[in-house]
Amino acid sequence: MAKRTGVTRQKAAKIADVARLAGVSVATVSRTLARPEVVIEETRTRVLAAVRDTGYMPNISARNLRVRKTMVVLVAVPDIANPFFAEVLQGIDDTLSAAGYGLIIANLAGSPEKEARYVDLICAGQADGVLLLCGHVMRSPDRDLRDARVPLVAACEYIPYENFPQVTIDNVETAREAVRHLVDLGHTSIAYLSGPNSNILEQQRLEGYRQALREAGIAVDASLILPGDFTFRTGVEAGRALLTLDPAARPTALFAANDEMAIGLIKTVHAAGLHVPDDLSVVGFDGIAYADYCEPTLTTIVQPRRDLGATAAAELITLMTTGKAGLRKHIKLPAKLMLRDSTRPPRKGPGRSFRIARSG
Amino acid sequence: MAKRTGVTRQKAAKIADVARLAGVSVATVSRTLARPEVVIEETRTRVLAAVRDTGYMPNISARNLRVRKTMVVLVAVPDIANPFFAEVLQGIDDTLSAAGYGLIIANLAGSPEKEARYVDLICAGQADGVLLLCGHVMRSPDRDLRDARVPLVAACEYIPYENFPQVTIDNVETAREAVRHLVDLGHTSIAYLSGPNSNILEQQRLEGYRQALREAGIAVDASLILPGDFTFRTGVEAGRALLTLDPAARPTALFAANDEMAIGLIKTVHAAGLHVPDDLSVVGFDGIAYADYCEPTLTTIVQPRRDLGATAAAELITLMTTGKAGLRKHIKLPAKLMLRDSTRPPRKGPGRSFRIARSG
DNA sequence: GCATCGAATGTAATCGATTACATTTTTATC
DNA sequence: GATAAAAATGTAATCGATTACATTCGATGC
Repeated sequence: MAKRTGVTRQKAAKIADVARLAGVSVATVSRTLARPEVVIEETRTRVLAAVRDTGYMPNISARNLRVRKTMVVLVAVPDIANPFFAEVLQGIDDTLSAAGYGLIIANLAGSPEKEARYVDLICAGQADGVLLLCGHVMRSPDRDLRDARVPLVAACEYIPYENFPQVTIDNVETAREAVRHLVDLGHTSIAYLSGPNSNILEQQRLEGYRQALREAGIAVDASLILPGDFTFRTGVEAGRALLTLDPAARPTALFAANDEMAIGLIKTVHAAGLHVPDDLSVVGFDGIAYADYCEPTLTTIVQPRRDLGATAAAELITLMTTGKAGLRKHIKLPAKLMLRDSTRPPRKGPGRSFRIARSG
Repeated sequence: MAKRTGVTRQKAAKIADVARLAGVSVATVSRTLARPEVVIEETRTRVLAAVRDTGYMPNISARNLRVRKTMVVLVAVPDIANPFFAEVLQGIDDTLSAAGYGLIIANLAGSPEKEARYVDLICAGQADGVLLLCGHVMRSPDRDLRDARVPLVAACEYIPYENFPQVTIDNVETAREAVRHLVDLGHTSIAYLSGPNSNILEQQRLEGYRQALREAGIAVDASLILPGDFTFRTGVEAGRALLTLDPAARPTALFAANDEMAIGLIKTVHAAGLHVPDDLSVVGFDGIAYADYCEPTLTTIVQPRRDLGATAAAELITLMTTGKAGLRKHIKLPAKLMLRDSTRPPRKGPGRSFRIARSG
């Protein structure tokens, strides 16, 4: 007797069983299910009854093999535990599953082996389309996703290729708006807490920061650009760096390239007695849920995460079904500045004693 | 001309192309790829060269059809945007993708339609196994997952069926430990901020709370059990409720059924001038990332999220490959109490003036 | 030198659906 | 009522792999 390598399953009904029970051909069963209007009423009821009685469900592998489709989309995510991507995924899931597509989540997790495995999967025709939330086109040692004959759409992070379909926010413009908010409040000494230099989003947000200062006639002071890498930890470090500055030279406001760093920084300066927003206004970027829970609540740029995912998914669907991208290759979605409690006008004058009177 | 419903793809190489190029039969190609040791050296190199030249990758649908496997596992998640599940998913992904399985994420999102769609998908044989992170066995109007002839494993939430393979933490015991920590610090008036009554995890945590009090000889005071539903918002409400109490009757400590509520509560009482931990000690449950960022950092029960996922995935793999579950049907993983800054002994005496001296 | 055996490879059935084409049945038209 | 056209259904090819079984070939033993 052969070695059992799998679970014994009772045999599932196949289309031939249904056909036999209904007294029709397999073609008729298939047609009844796919286009009920082409069979006459009487046949249809007989077939549907047989389907119910047998509990028949079409075998997807067989169908896929025949129609050369899989009805699944692979989504490449840099880090599934990052709540930002989780919300983008929600939007993707809404759109895709409503259109009948399944979702394979490729959690890259910084592992080239995983990435390669998924590239092979895609090249093997296991997915009808790919959504890239990572900032690069996936690769395996011997294959590049672009020659996989599968539609690709990127979201959230820029992919620096000509005419690559993608949907993002306008990072430069939005960062500019964030800094302009601080300028409008009257701040003139505005620091920037950066992301990792190599990151394209970071570069764009920095550019927005620069533009806003330039427009306001404020010189960019390199010593006010603090290094960070998007993590809470580097926010804490930047906070410490800020505290070592001579109070007179200390900026009255700061724009952080993301919320996590902003929150780390606020926590650190608070512990040292520097108050946000009285002594320092802070604007974040992303709009993570926690920005609304922390103390004080964080003024930040809220990215339309769900919408980014949904729009990218919709774009991919048109690409998969028509083969043509929409009119705009690069769709930019609006992000909005959410005003909360971490920003306020600077105190008049240099000293602590000049606190502006306020209620509460 | 027929309407084009899909993208034109250049034809991918199939096994017959490889066979032709290598001058062998398709069987030999298949064997070379599956069990290289059965073909002689010379054939093997010829075939492998042909595979490389053609860029051949086996068509997965065809293979699945033939071997009656899909090599994908479906994971049912109540809410993909919840960071708790995101980390569990990481553990699942690590284990499953290392074993060569793909992952379909079913984001239930409280939608019965979605749930039904996924149940149908599974019943159609689209997955080799299912991991349930939701607290129930999935259903569609006419199908129950248990008659889908597919191995199921649950994780995180209890499924109240006999002998259902699942891996969770011991909620009763762990909640008891959390409350015992407060007791050990000297608290005798300990409140409980609950989850939704119908939730089984909530029931277990409440039971742990009760046990710990009983062991300490403290009577359970129903007025100290505050209603909540696991959201930040109800934490805020519970905080307000606490503030309305007569200071003399106010508990000196509180155990929250999850971190989000604990954080909402702390934020609220802080705003009203009540200090954590000086005036109120707080213990949370779950160990979300933010528990370590907030002010003060939160003493909490840290669930081994990755491990929960990885263990459940491993269990499912044995189930899928051998058809037999491991020895223990219900695996309980240890969760540990993480001591941080939100707990401390109560002040001696009733008044504010009796503050215990402390360093820092 | 011939039978036997085993290794290597080939031939063709098979998985379960879809669908082009063929056939039968119904309806419409004169 | 005959005939054409349209509608409904059936037959069988097809998708691309795996693998049981058949075949070939060379080595070994006597």
